Amino acid sequence: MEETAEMMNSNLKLNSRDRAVLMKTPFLNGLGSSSLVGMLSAMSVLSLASRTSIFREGEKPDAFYCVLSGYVRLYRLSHEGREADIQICGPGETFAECLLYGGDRYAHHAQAAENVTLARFDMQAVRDLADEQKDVARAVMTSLSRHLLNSMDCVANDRLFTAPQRVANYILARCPVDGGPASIRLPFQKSLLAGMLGLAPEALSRAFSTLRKTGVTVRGRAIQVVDVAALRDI
Amino acid sequence: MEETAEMMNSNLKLNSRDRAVLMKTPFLNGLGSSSLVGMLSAMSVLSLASRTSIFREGEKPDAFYCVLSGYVRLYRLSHEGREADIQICGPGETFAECLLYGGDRYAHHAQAAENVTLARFDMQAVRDLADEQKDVARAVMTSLSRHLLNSMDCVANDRLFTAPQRVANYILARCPVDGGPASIRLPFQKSLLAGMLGLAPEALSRAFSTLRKTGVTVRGRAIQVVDVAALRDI
DNA sequence: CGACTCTTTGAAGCGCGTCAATCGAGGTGG
DNA sequence: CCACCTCGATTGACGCGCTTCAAAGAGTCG
Repeated sequence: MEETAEMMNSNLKLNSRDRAVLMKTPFLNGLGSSSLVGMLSAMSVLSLASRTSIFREGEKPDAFYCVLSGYVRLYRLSHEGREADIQICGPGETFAECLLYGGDRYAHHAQAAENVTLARFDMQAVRDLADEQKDVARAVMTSLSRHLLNSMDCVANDRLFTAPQRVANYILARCPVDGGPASIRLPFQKSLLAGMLGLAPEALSRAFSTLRKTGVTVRGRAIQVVDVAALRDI
Repeated sequence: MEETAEMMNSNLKLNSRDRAVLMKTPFLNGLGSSSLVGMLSAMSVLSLASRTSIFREGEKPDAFYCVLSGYVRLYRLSHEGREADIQICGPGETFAECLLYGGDRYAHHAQAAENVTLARFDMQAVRDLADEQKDVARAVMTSLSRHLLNSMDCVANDRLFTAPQRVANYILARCPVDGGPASIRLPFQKSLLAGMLGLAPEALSRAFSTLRKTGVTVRGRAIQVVDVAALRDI
């Protein structure tokens, strides 16, 4: 919790790391300078402590967000209070931008899964910008397309693969190499990964221990893979 | 199979029913007349027999589609050959339009689940149109947004609800009334509904028989609900 | 050291997939 | 018109995979 001091302030100016993340986003990276100015003036920065609610399902949407640091959890509740994660958003990822032209209510809850800093975009302002400048419209379309592909991927993964297979897929997707040994580090705690893969934390734990016999070693957030190629055969 | 003769022909002109479906699509319904002309000239109509492949995962995308009549199945294959449906597209629904600005390969297979007629849109032509005319860009954004919301809904449903609950949700979503008795008719065969809900056909069958004690009667494609309000409590 | 929180492990149960057999509806041909 | 064939839907039996609950282990901070 070394960020506690920063955490208390809202509407801070961007620090250089957050600024770099923001500019690499599909939303901003291809924009001309005038559009960029417009987007930045429709935007504000905010920092939230872990577990803070960002918006709730059913509320009127007035803004969408881009994660600058930390992770955000999008989830929905069942009638009995069980929660199911729909998506985990990390640095550079945008969420709720589908409401620019979609429904008139937030379709799920959003919560800070850690201490986070967010860029908040006013929806009406961005709609107006997109109406006037085509590079903004194009950025919106690119972001929506990526998002949609990810979401459909998620459905396919849930329906096709078992827990160990999904975990293997996750690891493989972040291994830089094609074969041989590799080691990666989880960017968040395991319970978040579990939700992201549509699993209970216990199921993730068991999936890891199943993968031990395929050469996967886990200690804390560090994951070691003996042979990436072997893992791909799962 | 009374449509066999029509089935053989490609690039037919639109009949009036298909034309009406097409115009109500988010893609075309808000367009100005010049954009509309552009879109129609980027489009061709084709009819396909049931089970015909429309495109395969991994192919280079050159077009996206809008269903005019019949149903289309989007699915992905596992390594062992099992298939999982990602989405079922009915009349008025568009698919693969996320590749306008998304990936450079089709992300899944598309197959005619029945005899279908489709509007085929040339991607590069639509990209060019969207670049020039903002109502086209807006139509693309609207379509993508809807699609994304549906897809996220699908993830949430899969993760939150059991088979009978998902079936109940499906029925409720197409019941015009809020309470009391209702009766609806499935627009396709049950195996398609099963895939749409992420179930094996047997599981759908069992879900229906579970719902019998909640006042749901099924005969063929006809579904009768004694009390819609009671069904909502599941 | 003790009080958290996160993770792991065990045990039990349920939901769903799979395989196989049966049933029913539609269509075909004798 | 009926026997037959095919395909979709149903039902039963079985097993696997995951959730749930409970408790213990591991890490982290005061």
